[in-house]
This record gives sequence, C-alpha cells and structure tokens, in this order.
Amino acid sequence: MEKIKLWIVEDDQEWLRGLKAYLGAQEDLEVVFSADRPELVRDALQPGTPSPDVVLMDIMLHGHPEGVVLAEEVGSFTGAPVIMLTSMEEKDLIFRSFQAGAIDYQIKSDYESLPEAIRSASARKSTISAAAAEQMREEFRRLKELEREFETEKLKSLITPSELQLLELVDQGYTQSQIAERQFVSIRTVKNHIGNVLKKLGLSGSKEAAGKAREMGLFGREDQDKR
Amino acid sequence: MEKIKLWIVEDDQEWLRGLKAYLGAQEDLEVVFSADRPELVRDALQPGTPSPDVVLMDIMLHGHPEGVVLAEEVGSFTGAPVIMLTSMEEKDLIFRSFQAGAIDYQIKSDYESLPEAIRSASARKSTISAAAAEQMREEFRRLKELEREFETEKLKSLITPSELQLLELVDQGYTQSQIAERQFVSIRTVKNHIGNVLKKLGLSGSKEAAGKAREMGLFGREDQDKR
DNA sequence: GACCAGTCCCAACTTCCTCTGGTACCGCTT
DNA sequence: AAGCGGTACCAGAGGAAGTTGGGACTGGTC
Repeated sequence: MEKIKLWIVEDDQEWLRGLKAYLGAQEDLEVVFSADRPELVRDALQPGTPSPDVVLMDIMLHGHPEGVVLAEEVGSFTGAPVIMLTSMEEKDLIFRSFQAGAIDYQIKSDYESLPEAIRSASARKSTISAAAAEQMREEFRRLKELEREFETEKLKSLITPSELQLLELVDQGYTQSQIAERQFVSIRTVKNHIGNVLKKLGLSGSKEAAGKAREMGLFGREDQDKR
Repeated sequence: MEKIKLWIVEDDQEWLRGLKAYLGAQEDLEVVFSADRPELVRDALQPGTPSPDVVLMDIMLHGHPEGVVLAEEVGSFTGAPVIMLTSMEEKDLIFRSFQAGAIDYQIKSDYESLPEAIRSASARKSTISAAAAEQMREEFRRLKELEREFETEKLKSLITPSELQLLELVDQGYTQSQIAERQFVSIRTVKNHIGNVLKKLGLSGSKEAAGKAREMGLFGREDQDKR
C-alpha cells in the first residue's frame, strides 16, 4: 500500500516534533517534509522536494495568520489538499482559510482525529467539525442577509417616494386613472412616475415592477414577513 | 455496540428500498424510520417514533426542494445531524441546505461513501465532497466581495466629490493651507469640507479618514491593487 | 507668538432631483 | 371608437444637497 505523503508546516517546535512522531507512527502516513518558517516552504515548492498528498498547515505562524496565504500558494502549486491547524476556533480565520482553498480545518488539541482527517483529505473530502461548520453557517447567514439588504438598497436608491407610492397602488390592482383620482393628481403625473420607474428598472410592465418592489420589502413592513 | 439509528426521507420508491437494504446491511447501521412524503415525516416528529441518530434527506421531494425546509424542522426537533441527498450537485441547494443546518451533502450515485458519511455525521463531522466545497468556496468568495462592495458603497454615499478630492490630498501629506493654494479655494473651505467628512465618519483626525478612504479604494484605481 | 488641525456656528450660491403637468403618439382589447 | 397601458419628449416650481466662504474659538507644537 502506498503511504500518504505529508507536508507539515508548524512554527511551534514542540508541536512539530509531536506531530511528526505521532503521524509518522501511523501505518499509512509518512511525513516527507516539514518546516517551521514560511520561507522554507516556499523554497520547497521549486526543487525536488517530494510532493505532498496532503499538507498540514498551522494557521498562525509567528503570531500572524500567514498560514492562510501560504495555504493558497502551496495548494495551487502542488495541487494537494491543505488541512489548516489551529489552537482555537477563530471564526474569521476559518473563512479566510476556506476561501484560500483549504479543504479542512482541524483543532490541534483534537490530534486523535487528525489521521482520519488526513485520509479523508487525500480522498478530497473535508471533515469539518460541527463547531466550525456552525460558525460557517452563521457567517453564511449574515452574508446572505447582507446580500439581500444590498439588493434592497440598490432598488430603494433608484425609486423615489412618490414613485413607490404609486407602485404600491398598482400592486393593489388599481388602474392608472383610479390612482390619479385617489391621489388627487393628473393621469399625466401617474403615467410619468410609472414610466420613470420602468425606465430605471429596465422593465416594461407596471405589474412586474410593483411585484418586484413588494418582494424586496419596499412597501410597508407592518404585515407581511416571509421568514 | 450500539447501532446508529437512521431516518430516511426519499420520494423515489426504488431508491428508498435500495438505501434501506444497503444501509441496513451494514453492521453498525439500522434504519428505524423511512418516509416518502413530507407529511409522514412531520407526523413522526411527535409520537413515539424511534428518534434518529442521523437523518438522510432527499433534497428534491416531488420535484421541488422541500427537503430543505424539512431538514431544518427535523434537525431542530430531533437534534440529529441531517445529511442531504441529491442526484446532481446544484449550487444553490447546497447553500440552502447548509444554511438550514444540514451537516453534510452527499451525491446519491456515490452511495458507497454513504456509510462512512453517516458515521462521521453521527460524530458531528461533515464529509463534504471536494466539488461541493469548491462551489461553497465560490459562493463565499462572491459574498465576501459583495460585502466589501457594500461597505465601499456606504462610504461613497457619505462622501461628496470635493470632500473626496481634499481627502486624497490630505492622504498625500499636504497641509490644509497647501491644499487651499493648490485647489484655489480658501482655507475655510478646506476646513469645512474636512470637518464635514470627519463628522460624517464619526472620526477626528483627517489622516485617519484619508487612510480609510484609500483602503476602501475610493481614490483612483490606476495604481494600487492589493490582491 | 505663529502655525496648524479641529470644532461650532452661519450664509449665500449653484446644481441636481423630484414632483407636477403637459403634448403627442403607438399598440392592444373590447 | 373608446379606454388603457406604455413610450418619448418638454418644462416650471420647489426643495435638498453640495460648494464656497466667513466668524470665533480651542488645543497642540515648534
């Protein structure tokens, strides 16, 4: 059986030695390269260093999260899956690692589960912990809400108050002349407002525009709340 | 050894039977409940149905992604980790499932890896496939970029053109009187503009404000590009 | 003391946007 | 033919915001 070739990047000498010993003792794992400084890793990318099947990368190197950028470099150069190691579960770093292409994220103190994580990683599977997944979920939710808000803001900045009011009446099914009566303005005003909205939204069809505005929550929030 | 108790929700009778047979044949797995319709699952939530250790949930039930909402309900009611099943890797559904609290996401055709995924899930670990992870990564990237753009827009909407111009000169190290000369305006104008910016940003210190504006890319994009 | 940055007021002027209404015309449905 | 929605212009009134200045004052720093 072919052993899984590991690279380990870890600035804490103590941990590095421990990891090498512990992982090297596994039947199917083999540490072929290790480094405690980013420079050494970058050197290893060009010459004949045995290429890795899986890379273990400490997320914090000498006090700052250099592991993140390094992970991206190593990942794209060697094509190997990268597992990030960290002491604490720090939300922002999980995302940065994830974005940088790391396949997995493991807590150092949980070293017993590392061999299994490495085997999964070599098969291109991530075994993200529940806590980490939960934090990603939260961040995801936040970003999705933000995306929605962003869209809403963009719409709101296009539509003026009176245009919006007319749209609401359109949405309720009134005809343009009915709206004109109700609002004590001429049909011309109504036609202009709606025409302007349609031009700004790039639509043709006041029903469409009104529906869109409603979906985006631009009308009163008193009643409808789809969550 | 205690067997892992499974719930299976799957509308395709063929698959449901296959899954029950295949998974039930595993030594450490036991299918304690299965359903082919959402209603049956909701019924199972209250009475004495054996509670699950892991739930398998088809993401598409009768043509529409009802599995997503169902996953959230089942997950929060039973507290069990939920694995979503699907035929194809559809980006949007992965996120929706993930947000809904699903711990994992498996492709049906890849059924050989299901038992292992179930074991991981029962230990609250997800074994997301590389393809799915890559899609999540992309979506993440997009959302993060959007977040940044959002922040930028918010700033830009606060700062007026001439204020921005003065900020740029401040950033280049000119004093207020130098800026006044250069722009052929009185010192009073400069002081006012900068004062207004500081009030709007809630800062005190024009250097700070200028730096922030630069970081947000509000100045010319011709040269600096930090990526 | 001179110089600079920052803070609070106030006051013109300009420019742009909104709101309002208008004329004229097209296409569709009833 | 009448009614409705939609499109393309135009134009005046009003208001909000941006720009430019000013006065008066505080608090550092060289």
